[in-house]
Amino acid sequence: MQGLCGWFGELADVFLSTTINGVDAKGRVSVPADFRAVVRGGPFDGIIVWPSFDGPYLEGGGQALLERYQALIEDMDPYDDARIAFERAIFGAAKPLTFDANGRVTLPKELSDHAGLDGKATFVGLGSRFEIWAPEAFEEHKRNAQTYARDNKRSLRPGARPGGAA
Amino acid sequence: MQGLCGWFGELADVFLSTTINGVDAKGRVSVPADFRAVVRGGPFDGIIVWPSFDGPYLEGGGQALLERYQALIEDMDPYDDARIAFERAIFGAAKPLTFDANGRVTLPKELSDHAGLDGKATFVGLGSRFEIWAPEAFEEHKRNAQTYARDNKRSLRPGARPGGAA
DNA sequence: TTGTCTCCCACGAAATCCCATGTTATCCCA
DNA sequence: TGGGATAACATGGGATTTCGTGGGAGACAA
Repeated sequence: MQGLCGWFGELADVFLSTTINGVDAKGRVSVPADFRAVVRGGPFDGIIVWPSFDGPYLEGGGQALLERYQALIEDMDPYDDARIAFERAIFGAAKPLTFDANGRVTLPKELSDHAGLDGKATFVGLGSRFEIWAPEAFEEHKRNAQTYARDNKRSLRPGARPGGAA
Repeated sequence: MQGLCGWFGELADVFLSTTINGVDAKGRVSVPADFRAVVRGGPFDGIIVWPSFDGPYLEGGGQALLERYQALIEDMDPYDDARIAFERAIFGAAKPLTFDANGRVTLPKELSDHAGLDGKATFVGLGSRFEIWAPEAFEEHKRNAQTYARDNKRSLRPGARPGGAA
């Protein structure tokens, strides 16, 4: 089959679909079982989460994602302003959150504040990474994304790529 | 697996024809046996389905289809708005549905709602992917599609391809 | 001691698996 | 070519397991 450009291998390695879970008074939230399965087997039994610098939501992934970002950043010029910004925004703010026995993590106040979480959290799988939103904020954003996707669907055509059937 | 950079080689590798199957009270629906044969052998024993952002129906395929979309999306600029929109519209809404022992999948309420399914579902094979419609909605859509195809038949370039079926 | 954090156990709901049955399509043989 | 036997498919219901959630006990720091 095709070379699959190295990012994704098996379906089990991909974050997919959207789930809403509760955040209790202690700040605990169940990570969807499907997501846990993605990071299972890695050296770190948990997820890594940081505030997005693009909006009121959190970004996260497994250890593999962080390593990939690290590789990308190290390709940049050591004194590039963007590099320093990325390092601070991602590595500086990222929190490793370990699973408890039931697959939950405890979100630090700093993170739940950034996303405006209040009782509920929406996990959104995006392939190699995922996002955590306040449900209302995500609904708002989802509508925009759907509209945008519909209006720009032509850019998804296999134009430049010599694809092949399957 | 299949080289097949032409259109379709093996008939077994494409989703073909239209089937109407029942959706029971638990949301279970039999995936047509022909469709199951297409994805059989892959690492993931099931299909991947997401709501179309283009209308009240579902799109689906095997893991190969999802990987094709991944490849297309990853060719886009990492901070392109369209890319983010596609990621959220497709990956965020895609559900992996595994077959049970009888070749059925359980459609989450979210998906059957989007397609307006009520007791029956129409599977429409479209080569590398398929669609799931409410039967009435599909009949309506089919009429429009036939009209459109007749009016635009010239854009289907025959090329020098040896004809397949039909 | 007091507050905070982590770990552990228990419960209800929901998704998943398993077995059974009617029907249809296919194959074989007369 | 026709009829019967066989296998494949779609469907229904019940049992089991997993998952998400809540509360409480113990450890560590202030």
